[in-house]
Amino acid sequence: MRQNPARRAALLDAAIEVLAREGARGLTFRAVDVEAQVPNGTASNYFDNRDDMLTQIGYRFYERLEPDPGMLAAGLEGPRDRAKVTQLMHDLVDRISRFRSGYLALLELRLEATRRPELRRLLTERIRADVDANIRYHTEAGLPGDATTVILLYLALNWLIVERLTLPDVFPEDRIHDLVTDVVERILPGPGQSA
Amino acid sequence: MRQNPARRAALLDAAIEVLAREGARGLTFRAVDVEAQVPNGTASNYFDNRDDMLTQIGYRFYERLEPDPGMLAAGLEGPRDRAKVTQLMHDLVDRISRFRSGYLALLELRLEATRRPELRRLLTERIRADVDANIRYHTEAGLPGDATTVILLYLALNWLIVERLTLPDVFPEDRIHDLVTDVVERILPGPGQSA
DNA sequence: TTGACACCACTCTAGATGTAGTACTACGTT
DNA sequence: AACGTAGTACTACATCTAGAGTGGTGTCAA
Repeated sequence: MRQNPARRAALLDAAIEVLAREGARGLTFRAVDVEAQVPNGTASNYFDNRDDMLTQIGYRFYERLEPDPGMLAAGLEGPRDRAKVTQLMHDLVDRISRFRSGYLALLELRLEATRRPELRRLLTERIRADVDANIRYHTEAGLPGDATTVILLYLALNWLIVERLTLPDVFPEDRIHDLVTDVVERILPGPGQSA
Repeated sequence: MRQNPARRAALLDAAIEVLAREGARGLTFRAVDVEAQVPNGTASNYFDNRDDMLTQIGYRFYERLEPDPGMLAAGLEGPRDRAKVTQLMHDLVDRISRFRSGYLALLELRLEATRRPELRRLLTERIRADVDANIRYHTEAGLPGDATTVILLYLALNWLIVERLTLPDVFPEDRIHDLVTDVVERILPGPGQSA
């Protein structure tokens, strides 16, 4: 078990790419070595086994997902109405969709979590924290809607992203934008005044 | 390539179980043979290769998912109000959740579809048909809400099921029921009269 | 000089694939 | 009733692949 944290991070990022591109089946130490352009055996030196690697991928993913402070601040500017939420949700969907490999890797991790208790614990904790943070942010910013609103947005947008990333022709790309708008308009109460 | 359709179906059902339980990595001809309790080499005789098998699993899944005629009829009884939709959605979520292995296998297939054009085509077609059928059923039954409503229900409930099946502790089991209710109440317009 | 790491090479192992060969069953033919 | 044929089931095998893990050597920095 090597210590070099930069190298470990590089390996994990490579692992995320492999996981997204080749699937759980293609995720091997070797493949990670190749993707990270390091000599064979390196990944093997950094991770005890596949289990260990998968868990560390989970950590790494959330490390990379730390929300952009600039973005958070942007959410606090201007009026707190429904249009604002719509814009925030568009930004959110775009940001996640742009990290395609990360999101696909996370889906793979979810499925793996089905069989790996430690991974399951990790993901459960992170996602709960994520949902809670969204709720807190939303309500503290005085945006319209309550905790349930935020959860519903979370549910609908997540699947919308799944659909977009895995079967892009079910909802054609040019309808995605409208769908995000629809989601917000239908889920948020009232015609746009704050709370 | 053998013809016996009963045996082929049994193999595919076994494959669904393996896919859900062991993941894409564990899905091998051998594993399917074992699961189906047939001699080694049988799956190899029935499928050209893994690709072929995965595609056939996709077909088989939708074969098994044919909606229950009794259930469809039940949706047409009684008043067409919001309570009715809530009940239908509860039934839907329960029905899918009960076929846990099938749904998990389908998620695996979605991820595989990322790399397999034929599988992607198949799933796209089936899911589109499924969504369209839901919309048609919903509107023709005179249930409250329009096409967008149905799509939003589809989005939110799908992710709710993902959450339930992969990370059951994010939303504890006893809150799922309330969440389904919330989803319907927030997404459906008005206080419950028909359309 | 020591320790941590990068790099390289090698072996071991496991597991999967696909096929060749045999046996069985059912059906049709004469 | 005997025979032949086709389609399967079953078994065993030969092959192949690739990945895991480790030991050894070189390198750099404290």
